[in-house]
Amino acid sequence: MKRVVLHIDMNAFFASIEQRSNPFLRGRPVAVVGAGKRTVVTTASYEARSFGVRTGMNMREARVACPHLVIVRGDNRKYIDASKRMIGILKGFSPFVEPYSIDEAFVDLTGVGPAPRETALKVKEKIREALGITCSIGIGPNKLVAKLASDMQKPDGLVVIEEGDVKGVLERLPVEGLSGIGRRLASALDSMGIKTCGELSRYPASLLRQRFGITGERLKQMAQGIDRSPVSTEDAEPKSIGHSMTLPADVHDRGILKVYILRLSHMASERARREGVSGSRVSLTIRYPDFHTFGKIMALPYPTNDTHDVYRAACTVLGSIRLRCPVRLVGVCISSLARHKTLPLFPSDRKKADALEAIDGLNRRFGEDTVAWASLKDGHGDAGKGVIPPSWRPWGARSFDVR
DNA sequence: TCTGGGGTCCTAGGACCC
DNA sequence: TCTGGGGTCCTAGGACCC
Repeated sequence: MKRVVLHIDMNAFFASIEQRSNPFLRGRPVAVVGAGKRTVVTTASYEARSFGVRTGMNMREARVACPHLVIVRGDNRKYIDASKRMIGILKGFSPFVEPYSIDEAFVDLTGVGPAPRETALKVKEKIREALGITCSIGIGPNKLVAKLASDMQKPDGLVVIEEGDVKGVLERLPVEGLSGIGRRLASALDSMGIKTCGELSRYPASLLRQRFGITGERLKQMAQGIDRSPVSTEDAEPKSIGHSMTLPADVHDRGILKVYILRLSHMASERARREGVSGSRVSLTIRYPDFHTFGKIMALPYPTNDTHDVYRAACTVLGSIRLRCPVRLVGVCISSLARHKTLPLFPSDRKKADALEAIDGLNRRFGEDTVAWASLKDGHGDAGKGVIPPSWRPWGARSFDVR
């Protein structure tokens, strides 16, 4: 049967949501930015884009491009909520929905209902009604082509690429127009005299294979518009869970670094516990002011999702690194995850696990950080002690916004 | 007031085992 | 004296995506 795949891409998602929920922002150039001091533009509204504001710009660049830019600090919960509603709407059209990112999804319409274009129009209408924002939809014989199609008309687009038109569309498309070919691959291909997908599709497979290995074969297929990957409805098991943060200022002091590492360990392991997974590797990422970034991994003797275990491992890794200068960013990641839920061997461990579960429960109910490790609150002073027993604070704590 | 944060996948060398 | 080869795990790093 002829495959029909939709790709839905929300337009300027975060910025649109903000404009939707705050009338003042409508029609104005808006940039949604991250929380930290040293942040960048996460999403620019179309008004802002017309001034040249782009994702990834720092605040200075963005303001130079557009002096009357309205800057909004992002609120992830709002976006996650909207994303869930979007997925819910899509599931009303087909059981085969694959969330691809917070603002994108694939829908397999093969054998489902009538003309795909009409279905797509209905999807757009429903999303506009429910969320008050627009999206671009691409339709193609597979995910690769559908994604390409959704990219061709923004905002509020609808592009159908029929099987028979795929070759024609790809012939002149620059290779980097395909999802999966980034800057590096594009420039490597360019150095081989390949600029368009048409050229890539005719290039000898053996030479591509020689140059790029397994990726080379995939490249040729992509350039021909071939993609057999299924629209996957299964929630993929996470492979890693981690957090990183650019520090407000560069830090050389290991004690201060450890306070951040504790916070990041807590965030990552809390999520792992919520997911019901444990990891047997912990990695630490360091970025220097010159942006040189590297990581070090440590294998653990057993899988864990215990904050203290993760923190200790991350500190051990830190101990093995000779810092050549202050640190700009630090990250903690738990990987080699398994659902495998082992019962703690010793009663004392069981108590600790129970306590962690109770803390997580309270935090979920009353807001993040209702109960947290004391040294997270102490500013930078007392990091050396490691984890201090959880300290109670009334659930109203969040409204003080201690952070 | 220079450059965020969350991921996945692939490669490649060395250790280690049989 | 000669000097093999397959397989897996571990770690580091980079490309790419949103």
